[in-house]
Amino acid sequence: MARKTGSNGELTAERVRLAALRLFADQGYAAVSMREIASAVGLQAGALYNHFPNKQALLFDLMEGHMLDLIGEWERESRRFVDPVAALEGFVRFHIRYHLTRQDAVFISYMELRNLEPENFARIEALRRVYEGFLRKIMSIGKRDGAFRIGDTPVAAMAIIAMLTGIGTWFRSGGRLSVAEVEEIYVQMALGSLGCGVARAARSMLAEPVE
Amino acid sequence: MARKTGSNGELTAERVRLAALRLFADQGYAAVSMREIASAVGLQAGALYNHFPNKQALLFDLMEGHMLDLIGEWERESRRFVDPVAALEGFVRFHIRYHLTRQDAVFISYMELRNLEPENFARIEALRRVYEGFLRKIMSIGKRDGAFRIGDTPVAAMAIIAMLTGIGTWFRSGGRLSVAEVEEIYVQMALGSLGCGVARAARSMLAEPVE
Amino acid sequence: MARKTGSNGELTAERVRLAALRLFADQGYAAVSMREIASAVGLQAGALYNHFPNKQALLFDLMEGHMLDLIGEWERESRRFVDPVAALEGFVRFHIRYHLTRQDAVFISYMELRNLEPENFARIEALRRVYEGFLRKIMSIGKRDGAFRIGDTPVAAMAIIAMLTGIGTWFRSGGRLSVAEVEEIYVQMALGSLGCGVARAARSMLAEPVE
Amino acid sequence: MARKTGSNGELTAERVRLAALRLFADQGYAAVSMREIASAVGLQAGALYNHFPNKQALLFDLMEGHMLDLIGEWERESRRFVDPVAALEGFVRFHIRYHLTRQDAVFISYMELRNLEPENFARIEALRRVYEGFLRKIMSIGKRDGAFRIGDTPVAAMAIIAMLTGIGTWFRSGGRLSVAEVEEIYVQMALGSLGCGVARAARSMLAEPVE
DNA sequence: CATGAATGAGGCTTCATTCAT
DNA sequence: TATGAATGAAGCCTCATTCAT
Repeated sequence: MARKTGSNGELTAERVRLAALRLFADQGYAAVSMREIASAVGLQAGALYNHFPNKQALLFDLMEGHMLDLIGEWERESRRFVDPVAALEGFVRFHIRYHLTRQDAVFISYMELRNLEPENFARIEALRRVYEGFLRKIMSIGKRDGAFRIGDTPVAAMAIIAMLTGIGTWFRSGGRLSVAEVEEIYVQMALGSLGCGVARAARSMLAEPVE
Repeated sequence: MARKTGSNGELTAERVRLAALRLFADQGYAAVSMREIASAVGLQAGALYNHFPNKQALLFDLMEGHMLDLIGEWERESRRFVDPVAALEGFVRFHIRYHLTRQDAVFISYMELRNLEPENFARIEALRRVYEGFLRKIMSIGKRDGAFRIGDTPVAAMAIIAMLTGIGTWFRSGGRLSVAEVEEIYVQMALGSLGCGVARAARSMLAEPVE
Repeated sequence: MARKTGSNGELTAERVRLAALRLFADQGYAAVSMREIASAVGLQAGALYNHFPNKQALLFDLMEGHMLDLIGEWERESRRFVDPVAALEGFVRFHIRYHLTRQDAVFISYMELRNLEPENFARIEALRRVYEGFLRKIMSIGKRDGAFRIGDTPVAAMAIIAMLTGIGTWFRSGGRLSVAEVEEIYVQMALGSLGCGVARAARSMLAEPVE
Repeated sequence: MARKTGSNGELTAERVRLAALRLFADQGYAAVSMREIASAVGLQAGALYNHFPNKQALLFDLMEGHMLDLIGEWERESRRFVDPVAALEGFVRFHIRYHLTRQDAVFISYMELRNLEPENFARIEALRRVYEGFLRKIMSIGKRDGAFRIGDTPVAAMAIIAMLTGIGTWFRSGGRLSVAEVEEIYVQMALGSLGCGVARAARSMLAEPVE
């Protein structure tokens, strides 16, 4: 009983986050009303303001949470890789897996950027740059080592991320391809786009779980 | 002179389209009011309804116009290519050039899909599939001819289009890279992603105006 | 050719009247737009203003026209009657017949009174009082002659007119009863309500075409 | 005390009903704006939507409430009557009294029928038929008993109701006649219209709670 | 923490009317 | 006379947010 109130508070906040995530992803931030979010959680609109100061803060909370999770997860995952080719492959697989299991959050993070107020926008952009930096780092090391042939590293990094993130547009789990198959295809394409042909790619695939 | 009035009508409609395009791209369909659009053209909101039956129709008009133009342009452009490698390169260059000169329309066409009513959505989606079909066709011919190594043609086509379209996210004319430089980078990456290495790519570049 | 223009003018005005009559009766004055009226006649809204200075004037034109016709018709018809009982019967039959053949105009004349501007309202009310005066006159003569037993002549006149006019609420031509049958019923009721029983009524019916 | 809030809600709804009733009766449903209604209650327009989902629902609420009250009242009142002549007289008196004390609701119920959406219209019409059925029942019993001479019962019922309801058109309390006097006049006329002459009428008048 | 009622702003759309052509 | 474009006002409704309870 003692902790019930406080406990319920964060629990409710989390349910609000989930409902908002789904609704924003489905209809867009601007098209979703606080009433809709509240009713999806079984509340009246006013009650939302006990958990989030306003609608914008709710959006920012979702986007920031997503970026922080994403960065944190990759930081943990990335420790496994030493070789840049393996790391790039690992990044591709990670990005695909992570994004396909959080399509709503990903979608929002790309679509609703413009609905962020300037300061919030800057903070999310900074996080995004951090994440993209991971890929750039891998690529520039691989380029230095002669593993990749890259015209312009920042551009190529954007190209690969766009390519990967675009999967969310069409992928439906239970569809023609499994996540694993999609990973295979994109690993090959990403490496190929960096001039890292079959032979090397194949080798690295075998090598991957190394170390 | 006889058609002065009618002429003014279409002229105004066109100015409305331009203003709406810019505003929708900047702030999003949902965030732009008819009043804003009207005032950008120097009209009262009500006057817009002499040219478009409602806000949705205006959005659809923009998106359909864009897709039809895009398809029409590529149909004209594509006649120049016979070899699939050259055609793919041509497609990449065309897509980049076309999209970078119409960033607003492109942006809207990707971002505002969900604000289309179901029937309008279906029509735009059909047009999009037509356009993507052009790339798929090139790729499957190249694959058949042994020029490309492709895991899954539809997926790879989506991957390349996502990669290319993503350019709009970061490219700013007058920035560090020219359109031509961007084209070079992406041609290389796209071909690479299809297992079509430098050598072949280089050759095909030289060969291009052929046939 | 010479008279085409002028002639067309009044012809168009008449078509506008007809369309407006029908639309006002169906949907109510406030719910009908000038555009609707115009389009029912195959014109643009602006063109209506060549024929009527504004919407209110169009309504007034219809109502005044109806009242003037009604009064004029009864003035012609009433010349046939001398005996007040016969006259009352004649009035009942006339009112029913006239109102059932102009249901739209009648309906408007009762329903749209409140949409008249004060001055127009006063003019229509004056005409209405003229018409009701015809009935009151008949009734007071009949009362004086001992043919009718009437508590309060003005009130009884309103009662009978309300009773008769109410027919428009439910009568549909082609329905269970013919106009003639309805007339019979109401003649009997109206006379009855004035204490003028069957016997007398029957006699007067036979007598009617009498001068 | 616990329900203070809820209580305020229904209280406000009732004040809205009253204001709307008066405004609709005065100017017509189509001519009254939600803002006007709100301001008559000292609210902003938006607040009305906490109590009624839309303008149409407000109209329907008023009309349905009126019909249900009317039916309920007559059901209670009608228990007093056994004899059809007395019942008819009772109905006339009841209808007049009830309608003259709720002129606004009555007026709306007749004038705004056409502003009801089809489904709402059907429900009000059904209630109206129930009420008219009461009179038809009285009349057909009286006809069977030989107390009334009636050409066509449904038509005669409509005629009497139209006659009675028309009173609202001209009656103003404080005018030349009192409600009681009006009742007297219409009882006589209604009975007369059913061939139930003075003698009988007089008798029943005496019998009733007269004098 | 949650509710229900309210605010004030604003959104899309329609309308009667005007006027140059 | 008729059109097509425009105005300016207004209408219904929704919304984010606040606050007393």
